[in-house]
Amino acid sequence: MERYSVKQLSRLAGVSVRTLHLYDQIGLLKPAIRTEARYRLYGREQLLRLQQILLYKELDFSLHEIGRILDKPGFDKLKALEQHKTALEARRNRLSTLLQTLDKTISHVKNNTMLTPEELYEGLPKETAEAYRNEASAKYGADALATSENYLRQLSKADFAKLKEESKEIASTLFAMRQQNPESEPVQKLIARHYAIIRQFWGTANSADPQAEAYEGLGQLYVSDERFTLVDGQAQPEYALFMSKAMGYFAKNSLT
Amino acid sequence: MERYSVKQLSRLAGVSVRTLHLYDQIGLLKPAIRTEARYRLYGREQLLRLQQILLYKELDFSLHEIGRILDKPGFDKLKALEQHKTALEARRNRLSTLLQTLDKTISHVKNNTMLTPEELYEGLPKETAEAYRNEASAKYGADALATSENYLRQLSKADFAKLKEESKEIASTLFAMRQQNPESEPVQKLIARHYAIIRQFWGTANSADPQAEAYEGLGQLYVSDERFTLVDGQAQPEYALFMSKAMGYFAKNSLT
DNA sequence: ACTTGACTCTTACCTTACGTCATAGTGTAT
DNA sequence: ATACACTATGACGTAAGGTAAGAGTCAAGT
Repeated sequence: MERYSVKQLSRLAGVSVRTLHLYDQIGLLKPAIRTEARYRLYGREQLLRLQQILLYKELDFSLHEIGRILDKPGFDKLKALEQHKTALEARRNRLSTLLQTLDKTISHVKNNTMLTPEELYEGLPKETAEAYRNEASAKYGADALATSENYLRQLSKADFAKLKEESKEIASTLFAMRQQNPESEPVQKLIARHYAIIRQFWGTANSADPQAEAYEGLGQLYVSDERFTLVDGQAQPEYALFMSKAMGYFAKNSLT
Repeated sequence: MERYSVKQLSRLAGVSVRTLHLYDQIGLLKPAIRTEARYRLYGREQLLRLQQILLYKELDFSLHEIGRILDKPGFDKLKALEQHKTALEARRNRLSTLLQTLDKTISHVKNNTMLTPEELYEGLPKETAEAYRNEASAKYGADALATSENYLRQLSKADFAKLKEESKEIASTLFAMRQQNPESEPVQKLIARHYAIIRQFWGTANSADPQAEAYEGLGQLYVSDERFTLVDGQAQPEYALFMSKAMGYFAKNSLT
């Protein structure tokens, strides 16, 4: 009569000793006998039952269900199997749509993101772009600038285009308005709008809250820079400076 | 400025209040402010973040991972997504093979099982079968007989055929031996063998252990019945009686 | 006989993402 | 003032074990 210790049985069946302890505890697989020292000893019969258990576990039944299936023969075995099948099918379907979503998300991220640094400043002569970057870097720190640029680069192209569009529009409106009165209400509103836009793209990614202080600072930034210019009645692509400054500012104020 | 209470936000996002409590607790989604009575109030920003959280949860990330992803933008977001994709694919594949196994198991059970009551007693005239069933029923109770019949019916056809074969053979050998000496050693051995066979088909399904007592009772059963007959030197299909009696006995002794 | 190393026992706390109370305080409409 | 809906905190429970602590056991080598 073969007797297996917990370790031996665990090796034979490929489960952990703890698992055998657990199965004993919940009455799913009791040892054939216990020695005087309460060592568990299993026989061939228990090995067979364990293999049955593992089969059903493979089929993803819960231990509770396995117990019920194994302890009353026949009857609802088929029903249980079929019930379980529909459950598994539901899970597989969910997984499939999940994977589709994931694929879409990935390809979205992959194709629409990671603009090259050049794309970030497209439309500007290289030297001009460099000059702006240096200025922003000096003002807000290289880290802040890098952070903001990295953030911008991982926007989707569509989002970036939208951001550019809105920034351009605001810059041009702002320019027009500054001619009149920098403190005027509409200017404040515009700033608020741009703030909201940037926040939106900046997203919920940053837990730090810039709050009113940053908001105010942003207003200062807008009205104090002389270079919101129009050429031939059109806003120049100063949005690059605009954005690098604004984003730099945000980055700085968001970094604890 | 919209402010949402826990309940309102929970309805908006389709999660439970407890979930919001939890997310607050683990720092995944903090309310915008707390009232004096420590009521949580959320803003639009928190709603957006919650929706992001739910997106990633949909993609089956753990809350911990979601926190990491949301709290540092960009960077390894893509890597995380792709890693996760392979993980999900592995799971889907496992599910698929699992479903195949299940299908096979089900069709096996379906096609090879559930003999009709007639098949159980095939080869016997109806009246004879009825007479045997009545006898067994009277002796062991209708419940016990039903249990044993139900058990038999869910055996695979192959298994049932094997069981029939072995029972027939043993019945015939037993008959031959009873001519000589009922108490002889070989008879005991035969009984033991049949006991083992029945146990095997009865399987590990029954946790109750009939033990030595039942074993002895089975021996009595065999030697005390007069009807193990041979016709033309062949064992008659008395296995039906044989089995209904034996299984009835088992069922009775296994039912606590 | 003694020690070492490999096992084994029980007990109990940890994990995920919440569900489900229990108890107590709060807000509001009648 | 009271009823009713809402909220907060704390605690325990879930599934299937992992991990560890503290203590006992077994066989082999010295």
